[in-house]
Amino acid sequence: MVRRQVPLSPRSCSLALEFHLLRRLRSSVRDDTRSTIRDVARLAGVGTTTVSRVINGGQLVAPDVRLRVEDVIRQLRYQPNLAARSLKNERTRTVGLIVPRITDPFYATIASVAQDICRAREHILILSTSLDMEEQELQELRIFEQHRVDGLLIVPPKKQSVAFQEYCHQLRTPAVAIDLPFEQDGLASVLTDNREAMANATRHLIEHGRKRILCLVSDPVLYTMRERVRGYIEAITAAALPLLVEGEIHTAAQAEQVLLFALSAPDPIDAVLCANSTLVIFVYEALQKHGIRLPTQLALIGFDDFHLAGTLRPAIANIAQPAEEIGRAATNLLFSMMNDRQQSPVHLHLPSRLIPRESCGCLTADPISSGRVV
Amino acid sequence: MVRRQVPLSPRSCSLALEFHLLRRLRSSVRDDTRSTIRDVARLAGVGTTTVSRVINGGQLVAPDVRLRVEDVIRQLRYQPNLAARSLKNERTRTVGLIVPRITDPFYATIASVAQDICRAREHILILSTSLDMEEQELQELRIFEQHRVDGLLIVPPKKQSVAFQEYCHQLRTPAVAIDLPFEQDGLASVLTDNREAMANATRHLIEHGRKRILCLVSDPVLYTMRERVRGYIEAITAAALPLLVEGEIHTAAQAEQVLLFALSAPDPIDAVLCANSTLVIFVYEALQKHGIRLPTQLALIGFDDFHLAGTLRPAIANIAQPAEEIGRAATNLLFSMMNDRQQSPVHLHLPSRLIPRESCGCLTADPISSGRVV
DNA sequence: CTGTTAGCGCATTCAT
DNA sequence: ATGAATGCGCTAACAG
Repeated sequence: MVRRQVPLSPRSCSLALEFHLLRRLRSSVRDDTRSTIRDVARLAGVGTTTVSRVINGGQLVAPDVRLRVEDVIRQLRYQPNLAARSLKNERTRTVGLIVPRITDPFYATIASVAQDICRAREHILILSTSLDMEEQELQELRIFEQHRVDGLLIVPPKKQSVAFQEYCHQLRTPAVAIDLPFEQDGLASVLTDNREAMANATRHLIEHGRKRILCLVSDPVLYTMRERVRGYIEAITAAALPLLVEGEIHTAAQAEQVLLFALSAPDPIDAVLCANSTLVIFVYEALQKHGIRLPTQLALIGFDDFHLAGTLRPAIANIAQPAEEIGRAATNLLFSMMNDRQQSPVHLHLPSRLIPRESCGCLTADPISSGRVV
Repeated sequence: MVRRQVPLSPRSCSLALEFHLLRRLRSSVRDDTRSTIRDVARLAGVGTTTVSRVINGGQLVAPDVRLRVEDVIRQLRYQPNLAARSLKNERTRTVGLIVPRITDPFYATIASVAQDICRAREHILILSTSLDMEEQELQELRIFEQHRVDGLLIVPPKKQSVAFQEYCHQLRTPAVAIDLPFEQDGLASVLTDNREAMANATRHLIEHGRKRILCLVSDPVLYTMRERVRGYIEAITAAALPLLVEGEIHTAAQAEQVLLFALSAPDPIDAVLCANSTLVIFVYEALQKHGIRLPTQLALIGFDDFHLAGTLRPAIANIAQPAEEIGRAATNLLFSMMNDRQQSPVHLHLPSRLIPRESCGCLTADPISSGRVV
């Protein structure tokens, strides 16, 4: 069944023989080496092109030949070597993702969605984490470039140096920034509309009749935090209420102190808005500790919903970021950029959703667990 | 500075010229193409071998030449193409990870640790999710093989068909199973010691004087669940107490019903042990709803610690799986297997840790948030 | 319809 | 110390 090839010259003859021998040796002595397209071709008595055609859709191949080749492929458990294919195609079918931490549910959700879309498009997802350190992020970017990933999904570091921005700017790979923009840059991005989300939450509290609303922030320098505070200020100003912002709250003790002070003032606060989920837990624990009742004495809303926020009693109202939508939009955008390299950078701002629960004054019984299945 | 190469034959001459022209064209018309080792060589006036040497450690190269080459590399922003390197080396410096869901904190932690170790060893981590479906897992495995990953870290599907086991068995890539073993197989694995963990928790309740301890399970068929129940039975039997196991609890309603029944029996239970974290939340909510006091009326311990377990009042005692240790052990084991392909399969059972909190009868005040920083 | 062949970018022998 | 030549596995011209 194997057609003999007529050697064209002594040289190619000896080479072919050597090669043949080597292969035979390999496959008999150890099964460590994988079979190649040539092994398949030889065993099926066809040329490599034909095998290649069979692998890639099987058009233009006689049905009987195709069957024979497919048979050999199964026999040999032949798997095409994607590295070789990449080398030829200049496409690796690979997407790189950089997040600060994969253990953060927000980023995990994004990674999950990204992976789903990649799979559907027959790409693989390379995961890496930066711990929000610019240096590490740069290094990962370099490695991704060496791997020639076809696209990049990255959460930029919270503080971006000029060097970093320059590096991103001259990136040859299509890239989409997630959660934070590339500062002052023409690179695509998909973000939560932090400002609008916070303004909404503020208005919600105002509608509940709250007049003195305290806004608690960890690091006011960060882009996300700045935006959130902007939203708060916007809504408060529009309602002609007093601005009460407290920044640089990093520990439970600080939160507790600020809270007690603001509550014992001659004109005490009647609501608290936290710019992230750690803060809201600090506040919640402090209130619990001092027996301050939610929502009668104080209303409370946090940023970033978390598991069990609805299980706690009283349940905590939160602004839920649209993590899935962000992941989906970013990944789809990335693929469209990969297909059309010239398109101008898109910037998406996706809306958040306020989840009212007991703590904000909405007396929604929160039947979180009913219907859930293990 | 560029040394002329003397063409050896008309043929190679025309080829070299063509090539040269092509390159020139590319780099002038569009900067889409990346520079190769040959561009660097030409610009530095050296051979590709020398460049290659400079890239890989720079030994055996004259210092001045090295500097010159390094300079050109920077100028051109040359990045070695790892696909090409893989083709030559037969190693991709790539590790594949398959987990059911990356949004599960347990798996996210494992992924995080795995990624750290990979980075340290100059490998990249390819992430994929199986949703615990065998078919999907098989497909991912096939893709990983095509990418020629150097090693595989996988959480096998909960139910493994014979076909799946065979496939894994003949895998040419070193692989470590996480969380679940490959059934009846010689493949390496790193697992929580579920049996021991559950036995410990049971003994803990017994030491607290509990006599009628109910064990709640979701799907008793699954390996992990079986092991946990075994641990419970072991400890209960050793103490000559009554075995009270209830399986197939999948919803909050079922949990509630079972609980109320067991509490209103003539000989009511005085403790509940849940075989997973969803169950413990079901139970917790049911108890809350019916005003049953923890831990006076009933003691409660769950399996798998979760964020906020210590923040709830009363705080929930849990068995904490050593997720980080599992990830670390599995990844390190994998790398050692990658370096020594012949070593016989290792099976590691890592101990869990019981985190006593109010719900089990230990009146530990749980200062979870003190000292934490945003 | 099918086979031959030339690279893709790199590391590596083997000369020098 | 350095370079020319070769081939890793695959795809795509280009012939037949």
